[in-house]
Amino acid sequence: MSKNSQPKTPQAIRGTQDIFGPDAEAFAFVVETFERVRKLYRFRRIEMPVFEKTEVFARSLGETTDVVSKEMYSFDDRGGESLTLRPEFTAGIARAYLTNGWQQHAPLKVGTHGPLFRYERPQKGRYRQFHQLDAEIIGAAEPQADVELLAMADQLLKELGIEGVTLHLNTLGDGDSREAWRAALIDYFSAVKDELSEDSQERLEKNPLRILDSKDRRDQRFLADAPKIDAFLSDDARAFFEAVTSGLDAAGVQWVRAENLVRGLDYYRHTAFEFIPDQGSAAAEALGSQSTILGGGRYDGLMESLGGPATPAVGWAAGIERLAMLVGDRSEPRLEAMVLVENDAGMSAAFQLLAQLRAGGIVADIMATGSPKKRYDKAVKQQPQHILRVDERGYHGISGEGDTSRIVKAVNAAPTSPRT
RNA sequence: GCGAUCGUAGCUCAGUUGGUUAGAGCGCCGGUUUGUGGUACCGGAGGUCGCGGGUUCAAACCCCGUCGAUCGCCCCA
Repeated sequence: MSKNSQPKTPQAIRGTQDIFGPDAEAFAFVVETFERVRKLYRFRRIEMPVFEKTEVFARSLGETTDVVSKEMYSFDDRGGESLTLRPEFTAGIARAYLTNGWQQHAPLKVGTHGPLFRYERPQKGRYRQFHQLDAEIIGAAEPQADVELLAMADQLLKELGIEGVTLHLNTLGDGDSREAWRAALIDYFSAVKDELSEDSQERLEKNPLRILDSKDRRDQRFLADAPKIDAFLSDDARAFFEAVTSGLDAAGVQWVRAENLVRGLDYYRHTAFEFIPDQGSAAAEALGSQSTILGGGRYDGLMESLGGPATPAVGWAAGIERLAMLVGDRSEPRLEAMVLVENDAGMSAAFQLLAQLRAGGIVADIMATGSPKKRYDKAVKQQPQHILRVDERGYHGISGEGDTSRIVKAVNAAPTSPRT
């Protein structure tokens, strides 16, 4: 077949990743560490659908949020129903909690991880198919739940070896506190509307809280004097936040108050938090402008937006890609034994030897391609700890440095033991 | 959705004011040498210069479009 009659190779979808090698090892390390820590805190594993009815996200996240209004992968299925690839975990978990009657398990601690989808401009640490870890405590109104959830996040980051990252903590108050604060912010910023950035003039209509974390200098000079949530907190909301902070102190979780930290999605109440790299840290350098590696908060209003009973809950999500960028190089498992087949007549002996090694828990591979004279060089390039030579006479020797006892033990279990 | 930079071999990259048959290193395949923990040398395969159009006697190079990547804005984890 001539070359130009071959079909063109399709390209990968924009914003998707084919992860391989050290990057894939780092990704796996993040997930494995999360799974280990999850069990320490007795969060139960759940597996969730990758798609839901569109309304699950539209109703819970808020119709006007960017995620819903322009970032969702939505489509009609063959039955004409509008479905959406999940842009986040929380809404789907809330739906599952309601439709499966998981109230019987409340308070329910769950964790999961997997791919999410948002139609965004790809950038460092931001993809259209991305992956998150997720942890939620549903049906727990007490501030202890917030503390436990944050302690888990803090331990996770420590066990990943990530340093130079600090918990930024805020409260949005209860529903009434939040609304009063929001109204005060609108008043305050409306008075200087013409001096705000174009983006913030738009935020004033759609999401005034977001003006508080604007990076634009034109906005920032108004932030110091902007109304603070503390002035609008009810006594209960203030007591709740104090219980969270004192609990964190007792648990040894470092945190800083971030009065301007808000959440983008409508369903958040009370506790809001993000783990953010410290200014000038290696972590901040590695992440570029996508700086939040783990974020979340309390979402006491979410269940009602899905037609369920009022159900308090708190949760967080963390970007696996962003965490993987911070955990450093993760090498693939060390090759302990390379079986060098010196000529093709030794192939059967090689397979037998390999089977014995692997059954004995030895990381082993085979080198049997290319000219016999080059095989040794190619084997060496794989940097095995030991090279086991095989030819038509069978296994006949091992070379390499360090302890060979495990390998010898595995080999001696073979029907044909080495001559030496 | 907006802006900037960039697309040359499997990888990392050269390629002069536009000028013969587009190069190097690494990797891959083979040979010679070496002869058992990363030898040296020789040779080979591999590119419609992202894709499409335009300017020109002549385009990897200039212009337009498009797709993609990267980095910001926005959004968010």
